[in-house]
Amino acid sequence: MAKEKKDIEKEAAKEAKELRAKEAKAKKVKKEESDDEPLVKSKAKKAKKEESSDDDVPIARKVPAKKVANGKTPKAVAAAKASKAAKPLKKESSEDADEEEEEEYRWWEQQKDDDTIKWNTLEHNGVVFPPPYEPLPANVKLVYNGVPISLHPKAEEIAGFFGIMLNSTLNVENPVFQKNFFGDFREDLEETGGAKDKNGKKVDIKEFSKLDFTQIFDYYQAKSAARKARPAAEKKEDKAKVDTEMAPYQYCMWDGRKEKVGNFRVEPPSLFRGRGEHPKTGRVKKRVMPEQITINIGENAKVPEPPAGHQWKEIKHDNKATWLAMWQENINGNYKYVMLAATSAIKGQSDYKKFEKARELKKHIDRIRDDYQKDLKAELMADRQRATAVYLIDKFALRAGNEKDSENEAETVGCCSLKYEHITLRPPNTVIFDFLGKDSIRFYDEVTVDPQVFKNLKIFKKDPKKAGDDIFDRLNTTQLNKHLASYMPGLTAKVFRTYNASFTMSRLLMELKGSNATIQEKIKLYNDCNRQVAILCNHKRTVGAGHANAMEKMGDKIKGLKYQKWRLKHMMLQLDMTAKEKKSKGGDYFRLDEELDQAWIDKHQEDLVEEQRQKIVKKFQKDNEKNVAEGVKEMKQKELQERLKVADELAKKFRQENKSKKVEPEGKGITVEKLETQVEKLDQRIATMLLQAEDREGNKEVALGTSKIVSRPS
DNA sequence: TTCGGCACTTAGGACTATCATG
DNA sequence: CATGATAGTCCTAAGTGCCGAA
Repeated sequence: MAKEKKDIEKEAAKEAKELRAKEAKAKKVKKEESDDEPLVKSKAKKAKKEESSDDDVPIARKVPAKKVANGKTPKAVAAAKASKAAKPLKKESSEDADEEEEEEYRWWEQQKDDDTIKWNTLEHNGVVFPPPYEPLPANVKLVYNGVPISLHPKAEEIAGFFGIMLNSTLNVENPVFQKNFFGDFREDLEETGGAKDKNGKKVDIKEFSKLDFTQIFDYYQAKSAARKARPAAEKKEDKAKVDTEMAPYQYCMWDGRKEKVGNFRVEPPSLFRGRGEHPKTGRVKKRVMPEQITINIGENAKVPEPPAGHQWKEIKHDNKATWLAMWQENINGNYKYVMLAATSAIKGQSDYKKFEKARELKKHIDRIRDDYQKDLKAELMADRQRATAVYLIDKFALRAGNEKDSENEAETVGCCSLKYEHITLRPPNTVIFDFLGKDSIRFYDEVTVDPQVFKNLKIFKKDPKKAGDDIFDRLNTTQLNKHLASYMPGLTAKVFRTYNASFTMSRLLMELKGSNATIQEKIKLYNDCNRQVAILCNHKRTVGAGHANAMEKMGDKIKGLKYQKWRLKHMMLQLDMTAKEKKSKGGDYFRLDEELDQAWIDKHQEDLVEEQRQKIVKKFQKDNEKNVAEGVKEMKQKELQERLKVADELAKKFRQENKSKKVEPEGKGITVEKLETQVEKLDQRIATMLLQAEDREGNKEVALGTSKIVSRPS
């Protein structure tokens, strides 16, 4: 992995270099993007990107740029629609009626002269609260020091939060998470009368490590399994019911248009899953009451009813805001908003604006780059730091780096908040970044920089400075953005990320060839571009514990196929094969792959036998269930034993093979030719699996997910 | 100039539906 | 036809950046 990563980094660096060279004029933006907005957002976006590149070419023609953009965009949207339509043909007609009006609103063509007013009328039905807590059945208990205990439902609910996530080892095994959880749990225990054993005797819960949540975990697991196992018809029915119940909340009326609402559900109580070394991770996130929720709605609209016996905190009619409801969460005091979905006009417009801004940057980027190049030598330390920071943001797609409250948040940084220890200087001009960025994702990169930048960083790290000190001690994001805004209204640090990502995506797409590729291949190519941008933007995911496991499993599968291949070949030997034929295959043909040794084979054979056994048992149970359902008599255990003999046979066969080193041909009418075909098929499967394994390994730490918001409601 | 309040975007991971395939 | 892999959705944490008051 480390290696993998380096490769990625190298590639990114290389990419950057190429870019630089290519675009002499636009000097470089490079990286980033991906994240930002992601790639995702869609085809419309993609199209936009392409566009921007076209009109990039004639940078000069700025005057009509706006028009062009507006003219093109709808095209892009139409294209997106068309491509969508291509797949799910069926729906189209039925949906149309419904969608027509929405389609009619061409938000991308609406230029608002005053975009501080977000709406004139707004109607909606408020939020959906999570269901109340359902106490555990009497036989499911939290166990303390071996003793099953009873809790007040309130405390039990909290225990349940922990129990239900027992398989999330990342959290559950984190000592801070445990400590925070335990602290809150104990507090609640105290308030609710503590824990009692089955005789009603009080049990003092003193040590986290003595708590055993497995009963709770198993209970919830079983519950979810049962849910999953519902018959298809029932599932469908349940879904229809939920859909009907949710329907009123799904949409709102925004200036008289029907618009989709995003997160209309109030966040349920749970344990706070702060990322990285968040000091508060594991604390109890409390149930949100109506009394905490502010509703924002049109003055003349009907205010949604709060749940019986409750009140809203406040009703607002703020048409300068886009949110429909809002509350503050109890752990960090963060604001939570209910807003429209990404497919809504308001979000689309703002997205559009963002990309327009990035396109606008193109017109100024040369001047900005010239300036910071000069300012790298500025007399004034503040100016020099600022120029250096802009350089880093531009070249390496760093985020702005606002200040954080180190007491209450994970310690992560961006450009302006880089600390002494996050940068290592290696003469003559290599800089090694190593820090945790947003979401505590590690940013590691070794890059070569402009000699003056190297010099500057050295100065910024000079003497009295030590680990823990800011590199840019004369700079913060506000100053930086103020400076950037002097080039172009609205220009801020984050625009560079959008710009670089879009620029890169656009270039990669233009470089694609393969007009004769199949749709699938095209998708793959598109995804490849997407991935490159993600890499550039340091869009990573943490390699899950499951990964190594999955890889091993794949490896095992491949070995299994190889073993089967070997068996097939040896079956040939048992058939009539002329000496000549044998010889023409060569001795190697029949040799066992060196990855397979006897120990592995023994184990593998055992696994195969066991697998078969399981299958038989399962089938037996299923058949019996069916019998019961149909009122037929159940089969006896004896029948099962009978059926299991097949597995015993297999084991026996393997034993014999091991001893005699010969493999009896399987299947009637088997011939050498048929075996050869089978071998070929296996070879193919092995090849695809190897490819898949490679792909998986290569992708393990690249996050592509952010990318696909589809551009249309359904 | 700093600080907290606020609104909005960006992002990874859990969860679910769908697809491939053996 | 089940089963596991993959794609897509949901959820919500963690950023950015603006504003006004102290």
